[in-house]
Amino acid sequence: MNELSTEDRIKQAAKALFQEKGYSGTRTRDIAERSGINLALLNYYFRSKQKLFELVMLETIQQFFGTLPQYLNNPETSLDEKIQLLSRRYIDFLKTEPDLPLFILSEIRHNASGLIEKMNLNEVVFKSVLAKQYAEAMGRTEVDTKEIYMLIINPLSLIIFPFVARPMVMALTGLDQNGFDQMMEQRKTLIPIWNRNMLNSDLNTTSSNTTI
Amino acid sequence: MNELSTEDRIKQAAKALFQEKGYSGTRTRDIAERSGINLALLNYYFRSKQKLFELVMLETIQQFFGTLPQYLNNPETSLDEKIQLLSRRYIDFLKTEPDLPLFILSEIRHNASGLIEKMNLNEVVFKSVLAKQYAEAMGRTEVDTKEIYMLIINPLSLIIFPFVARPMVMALTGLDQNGFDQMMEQRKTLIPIWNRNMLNSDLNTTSSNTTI
DNA sequence: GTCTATATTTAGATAGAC
DNA sequence: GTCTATCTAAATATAGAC
Repeated sequence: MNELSTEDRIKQAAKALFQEKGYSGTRTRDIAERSGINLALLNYYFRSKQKLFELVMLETIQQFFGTLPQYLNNPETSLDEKIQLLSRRYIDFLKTEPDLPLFILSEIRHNASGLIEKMNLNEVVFKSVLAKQYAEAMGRTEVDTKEIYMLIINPLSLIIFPFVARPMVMALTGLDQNGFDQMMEQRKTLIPIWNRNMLNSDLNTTSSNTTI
Repeated sequence: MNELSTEDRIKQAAKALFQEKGYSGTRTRDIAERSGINLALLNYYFRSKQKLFELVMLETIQQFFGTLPQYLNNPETSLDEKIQLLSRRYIDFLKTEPDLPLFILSEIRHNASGLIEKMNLNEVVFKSVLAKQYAEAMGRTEVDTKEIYMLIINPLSLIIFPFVARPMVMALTGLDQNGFDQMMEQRKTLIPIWNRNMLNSDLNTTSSNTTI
């Protein structure tokens, strides 16, 4: 069945524990125990806790951001379809890995600063097909960079934040794990709709009168 | 000038370091050093690192959530004004304490689970004036609880997430600290507008055709 | 490659003088 | 209340046998 090499078993156990307890909260002994191997082997393969962590972290970041460019750069899909796809795929993914965002965000701050810079997401976003399509939709060739931030930060906020704040959201709403998942399922279709409306409302700087 | 008692100096230093490095990443020696006192005194006043942490954490949670009820329950303000006020005040607050949300979210998960439950935010939200005003606006006496979640989770997502993901957002956008603050300043007025439109779009379940 | 045993370092907590 | 010195425990890392 699970014919993983020793090296991979250690990496897998490390990934789980680092995510659960963070870098400093994780003991190498626990990683060894969960891998079903001895502590000495961990150092044999990875030299140190720090090195092991960096490896795991790099893979995790790539797992998280690796798919982003392909969503943003598909010339076959419209601007709106891109947001739909982004919502669906990221929510599906995060339902299987709900602790990933909080892990990445807090460990980047504490133990892996610099990793994000190296990926230069900046270019990835601004040179994307998404950015071009936005400019076209607005009827301009050049678009204020600030508008592009919103275009990407707002959907990501609405997708990721509930996972980051899951314990808080569950306490706030009284939902159990199942109810939480259902809520996120609904958001797959709601977020793109909201996003369209947010973009439209930015067009009419006249902040518009509404029913509520 | 800064005539704090020794006890308060320790607490203040602890707060700063716990926020910066998390519970397990913080050494009591560092807290002592930053307080300008000796390690032994820390234990004299607070008995243990754990006890000191719990105290600091409790105060931090109250600082963060303590103001929420007064925003949600003011009978003088409309639904929309409540969201406006919430956005303005929380963004102002978070500009002075940008690391607070990530700290709370990650430490609650690791070292302070149960603290949130004790505050039963659930009741605070559902019995709020805000919830009543929402029901009225919808022309109903009873409203599906799911709608209330959205009413509160969405603005909070849009307000808090950029702070939680600040390193990522700054890398993504290329903004410096100053530019980031300006972006958040703009969001004070944008978020309430977006929120109005999100609520309206939920009314027409016909997901509506729009310009983009 | 894998283990047991051990060295080394680090960090929390306390004893006891002042 | 505050300090120096020290104890104790925990956790990382390595030596050396198999």
